[in-house]
Amino acid sequence: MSVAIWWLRRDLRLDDNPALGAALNHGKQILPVWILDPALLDSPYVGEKRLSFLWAGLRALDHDLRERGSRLVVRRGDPATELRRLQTESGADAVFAVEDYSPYAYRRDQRVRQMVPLQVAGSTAIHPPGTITKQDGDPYVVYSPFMRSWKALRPPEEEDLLPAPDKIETPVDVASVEIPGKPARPEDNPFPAGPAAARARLATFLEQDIYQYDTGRNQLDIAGTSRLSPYLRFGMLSPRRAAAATGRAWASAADKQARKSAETFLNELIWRDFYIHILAHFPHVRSSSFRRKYDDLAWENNEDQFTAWCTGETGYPVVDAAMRQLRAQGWMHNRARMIVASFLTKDLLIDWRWGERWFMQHLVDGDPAANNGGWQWAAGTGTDAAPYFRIFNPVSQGRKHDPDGEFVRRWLPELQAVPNNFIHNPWEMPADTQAGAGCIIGEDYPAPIVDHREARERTLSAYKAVV
DNA sequence: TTTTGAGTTGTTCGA
DNA sequence: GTCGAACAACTCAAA
Repeated sequence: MSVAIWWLRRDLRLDDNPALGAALNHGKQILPVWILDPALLDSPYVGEKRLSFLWAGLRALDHDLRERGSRLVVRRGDPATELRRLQTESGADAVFAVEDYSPYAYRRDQRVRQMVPLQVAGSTAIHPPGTITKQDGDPYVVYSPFMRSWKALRPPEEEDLLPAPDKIETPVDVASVEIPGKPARPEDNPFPAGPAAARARLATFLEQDIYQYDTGRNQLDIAGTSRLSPYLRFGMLSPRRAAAATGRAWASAADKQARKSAETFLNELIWRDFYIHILAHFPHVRSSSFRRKYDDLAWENNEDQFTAWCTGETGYPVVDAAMRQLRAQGWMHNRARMIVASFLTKDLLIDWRWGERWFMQHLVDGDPAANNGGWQWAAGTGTDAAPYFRIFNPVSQGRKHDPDGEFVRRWLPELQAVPNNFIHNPWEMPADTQAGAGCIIGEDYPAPIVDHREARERTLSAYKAVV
């Protein structure tokens, strides 16, 4: 009787799982395995919120497996060594996994291949790296032509998706350790983990928000974004399912505006693929600027200002509200990510890598490819980056995307009674208005740590100096 | 090889 | 208040 190991990494689901599908085709029995890899768990790019989401996701998956007569085997140690042991213990003759492309994942899988017969099946991307290239075979480094090329391929449709198997037969006598962490109370977590929760979130998004996404996604004060990123991060949702569902929404959109919104959301999924491809083809972006000349940029890197940014005490309400939400919930609105990233790199002139690391430590959805791409875009150091003179003004961004200050007040209670016309620039309140609002600048809420106009000029010179 | 058109998300200034 | 231009040149992708 042949046994196949299904090694889970970023594909925590039973439906539309190409590695599970390949394992089922290969073997009569399947051994689903998660390996607690110390090299990842001890990384400075990992944070507690993402880990507890992962543990909850593993519990949910184990539950789904048990309903089908199987279970999740969890081991701790070096993946190559553990897989070799598991192979001996179970008599498996093949290991299947969904391909993953970060530089670490690539090196790890190379080592694993020397120990066990590892076969990759499917991808964390909708269209995997290598499938979308320029006519000369080189990878794209500009989004728009990449996107056009992506759309020229046949998109995944719901009929293409693999169904979850009804039964999975699993060898009984293989040792497992406990899934770490405690079962979280649902009210503690803004993102309930697991494939069922992921599918529910997708269904909710498809009911309405996707048809208003074009405008709704930019409003900080409403929940207009998909909030699917944590699920896509761990593969609790199949990215192909997300794309297929978006295609269906596009086809059934009621009007032009709704169709445009579905299209805009599809573009976000394509951005996700784009940055997966960039990291796979240009692994140096993990530690350097995509455009090397920006490694010479004269960052200020003031540690006190970095701390103020991290803790949400810069004196710019929209920045501080977003940073406090990040620490509290492990999530931030996409628009807010751009605002705080622009502020860190362009107003404080702090190295984008510091921000990238902080995001990875706190985001539930923290993903090496997307996070790196987003930071390099904001810093102007990346592929297809924002021009360096595009510097967000935190006051006008606040007014535009949080006009009534609802988002700001939710996270900065000290600004509760500040009138709307000062909610994004409270330091300009006259003394009696400050007293009336119970918000003395410099006491109840910090004065701005930099003057935006001066900071902007300083940054323009620093970027111009890079040749 | 050369040429051409284009390039996510913004801000500021002056008419 | 609104509008268009400037911001800066460079690189990419394809014809």
